[in-house]
Amino acid sequence: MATTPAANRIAERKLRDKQARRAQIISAARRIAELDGWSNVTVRRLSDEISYSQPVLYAHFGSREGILAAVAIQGFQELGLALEKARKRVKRGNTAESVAAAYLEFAASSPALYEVMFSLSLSVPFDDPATPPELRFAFSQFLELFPGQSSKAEVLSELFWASLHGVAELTRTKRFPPSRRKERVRTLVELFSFPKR
Amino acid sequence: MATTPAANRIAERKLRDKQARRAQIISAARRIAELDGWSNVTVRRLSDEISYSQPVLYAHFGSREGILAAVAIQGFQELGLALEKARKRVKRGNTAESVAAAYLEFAASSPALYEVMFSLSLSVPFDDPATPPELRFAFSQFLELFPGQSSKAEVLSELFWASLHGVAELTRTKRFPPSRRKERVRTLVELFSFPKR
DNA sequence: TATAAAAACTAGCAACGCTATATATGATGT
DNA sequence: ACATCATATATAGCGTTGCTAGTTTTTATA
Repeated sequence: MATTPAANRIAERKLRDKQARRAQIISAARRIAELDGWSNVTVRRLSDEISYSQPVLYAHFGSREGILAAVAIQGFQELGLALEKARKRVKRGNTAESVAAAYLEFAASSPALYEVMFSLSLSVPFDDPATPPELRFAFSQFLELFPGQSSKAEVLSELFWASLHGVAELTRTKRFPPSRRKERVRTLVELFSFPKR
Repeated sequence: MATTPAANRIAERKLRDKQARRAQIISAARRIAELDGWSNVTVRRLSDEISYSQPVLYAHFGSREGILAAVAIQGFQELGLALEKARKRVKRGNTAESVAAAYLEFAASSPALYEVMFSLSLSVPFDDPATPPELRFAFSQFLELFPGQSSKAEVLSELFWASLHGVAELTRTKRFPPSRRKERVRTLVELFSFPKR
């Protein structure tokens, strides 16, 4: 029995509904996390927010961690886009500085989002066949900063990322005073600009 | 009524017992965390391990988070000592390289300990009157690497710490392939050695 | 309109952090 | 040596969590 046109339209509508609800859940999780922290992102509270019962969430994501992983991947996508934008329309001549500023701005403006992106190593792997493309894309923005595909370039990309991640994380967890923020970024970029000269 | 000698000895013994149990709890928490992860460090399991009921743990630490904070502070103490040792007896001439290697070795050999040290920003503050001395001591080891008390030195210390933290964290969460480990450290140290020349 | 399938809900389990209350232990004064 | 009182420890239970088995409702199809 061939699928009728009507059946197709119905299936499409169901898919749309499903994706819309999925987006709703992710959005609610992000909102609650930024407002009250990830410990308050409970399955019950999410099911309240979207006005569905708990099992619906499990049908979508399998587990609470699955929801966090989806948020994390969305975060990597947005980070990648922000970095690409910063790299392409460069202000003040220095590409690395523009990217660095964009990275730290992203981490500072969505601390809970940034937090979850780096606290789920198991369900969001890297350097692995199962690495989501969003993560590859984000990291590729760092690779673009260091021309040439030598292993030196890869190492520099990794170190630049690591430095920014360290600054972001130590700032988020209140280990760094906000006062020296600008000088920190400037000095960091200087350090990494040296080998290119 | 003056405290008798006997009463003193008794009080001392009680204090010793209390501290011993405190150490037992911390030790058990570390062991379970490294073995099965922090989510398996439950108050019930800890109370089983030390053969006391749950309320005893609350008498010591107030909350589960209090236990984690105690472990974190112990971790900072050990990290500080390891860095000091690496700085004082320098191998192969480069102090920064020795300290960097020691830092990453610490993070790699006790991943759960390292994890908890940086996941409790609220209960273990920094840059604050209530900052535990263990944290100040650990960070002071980085300050020693960059002579002079200019703000430039402070910024370089912060950045060196941040870079190492980033590398440690991205390695721990499987974001960096272990293959380029040595080259990563060497390049990082080179970057930070430049301004001193 | 009857039937099958898909979707959603109700209700409950085990485990968690934490605490009010009760019991046992041990030091003190006569 | 014994009664007293404080301290230390245990029992039992509350509210909440992630998750799921079983049931009911809704929706599409014949």
